Amino acid sequence: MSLPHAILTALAEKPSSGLELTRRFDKSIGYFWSATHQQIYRELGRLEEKGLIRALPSARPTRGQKKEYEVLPAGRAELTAWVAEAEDPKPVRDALLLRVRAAGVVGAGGLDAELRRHLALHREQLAEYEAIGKRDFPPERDAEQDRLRRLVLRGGIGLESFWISWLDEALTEIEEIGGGRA
Amino acid sequence: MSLPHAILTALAEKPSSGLELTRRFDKSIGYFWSATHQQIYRELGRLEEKGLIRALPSARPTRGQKKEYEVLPAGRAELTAWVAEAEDPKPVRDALLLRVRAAGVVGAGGLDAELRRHLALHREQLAEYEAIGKRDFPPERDAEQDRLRRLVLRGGIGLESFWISWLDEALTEIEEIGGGRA
DNA sequence: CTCGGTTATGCAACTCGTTGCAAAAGGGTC
DNA sequence: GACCCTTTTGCAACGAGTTGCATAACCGAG
Repeated sequence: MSLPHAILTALAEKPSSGLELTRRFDKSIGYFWSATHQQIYRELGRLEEKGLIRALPSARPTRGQKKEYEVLPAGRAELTAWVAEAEDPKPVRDALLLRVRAAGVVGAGGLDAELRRHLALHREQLAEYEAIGKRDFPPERDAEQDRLRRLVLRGGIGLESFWISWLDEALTEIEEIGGGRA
Repeated sequence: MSLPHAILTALAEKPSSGLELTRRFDKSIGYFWSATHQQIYRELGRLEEKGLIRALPSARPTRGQKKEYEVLPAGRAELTAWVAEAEDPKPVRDALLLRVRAAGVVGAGGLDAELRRHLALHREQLAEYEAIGKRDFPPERDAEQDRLRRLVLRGGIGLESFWISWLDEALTEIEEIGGGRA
C-alpha cells in the first residue's frame, strides 16, 4: 500500500503529469519504489477521486492531453500520517540466493555466468548512485530535505556495495568448487 | 516465477508434505523466498499435474490426510535448467526508504520510533542467522552443498548487517535534525 | 494536407501473493 | 461416544503489479 504515498511524495516535491511522474520514477523515486506508467495513471485517478490531489485547472481533461496534478492539503495530511505508520520489513525474496541454494542440490552448472552478470549490473548501479551524489548533493546543500535524500542515497549505495562484495565472494567460492570437480 | 523452483529445491533436499514444507519455509528456505501455506498447496498441485513431482504412494489422497511429495527426474531436470537461467535483479521496493524520502517533504515526525523498531528487528534476525551458522554449519562440514548453503547464509548476514548500520546512521541523522528544530 | 513518429493517457486481462475461512481426519478427555 | 482441539489440506475472493494494446493530440517532413 505504498504506491499512493510514493506518488504523493513525488507530487509534493514537484507537481507533474502522469508521464513526467513515470520518468521521475525511472530515475529517482523509482530507485527504491519502482512503478510502471500503468500503475501511476491508475493511482492518480484514485488519488484524485479521494480528494488527495487535483488536476491543475489549466489542463483540459481530454485524452492525449497533458494533465498536471498537485497535492491538496488532505493529501499532505495523509502523507504526514503515513510517514509515522508502523510497517514490518517485507521478507526477502531473492531469486539469485535461491539459485545458489538450488545449486547445492543439482550442481552449479552455468550459475557463474549469471553471478558475473549481476556483479556487472550492481557495479553499474553503484556508479550511477555515486554520480547522482556528486551531481545533486554537493556538501554545501544542507537543508533537512537534502540531508534526508542523501541518507536515502547512502542506503542505495550501501545495498549495491553489499551485493558487489557478496557476489565477489560467491564467484570465488563457486570457482573453487567447480575447479575441484572439472 | 521462482516459487515452483523453491519448492522443487526444498523437496529435493528432503521429501515432505505440504505442512512440513510450510514449516521449512518459515525457518530456512523462506529466509530468502517466503511463501504462505496457500501458495505452497496450490503450487504442489500444479507441479504434480505437470509431472515434476509425485505424491508418495503410501499416502491416500483424502482431505486432512498427510500427503508426502518427492521430486521426479523431470523435476530435477527442470530445476537444473532453471539454475542457469538469466533473470535480472528485481528493482528495490522498500517502504522505509520511501518514508525517509517523504519525511524530507512533510517532516520526520514519529519516524524515529519506526527506525528503532526496524533496527531491533534486524538485530534479531542477524542473531538468528548467526545461531544457524553455528548450529548447522560447523567448519568441518565441507561438502559442496554445505559450502553453498553457508554462502547463502552469509548473504543473509550481510544484508542484515547492512540494514543495521544504515539504520544506526539514519537515527543519528534524524536526531540531529530534530534536535535543531525542537 | 496527410502521413508517420512522438507524446500522453488509458483499458483489459493476467499472474502472483495475501487473507479469511472451511472441511476432513485424528487424538485426547470427561 | 460426544465434544473439542490440533493437524492437514484446501477453496474463494481480493489486491498489487505486469504486459500488451488502444486511443487521442501534437508536430514535423514531404
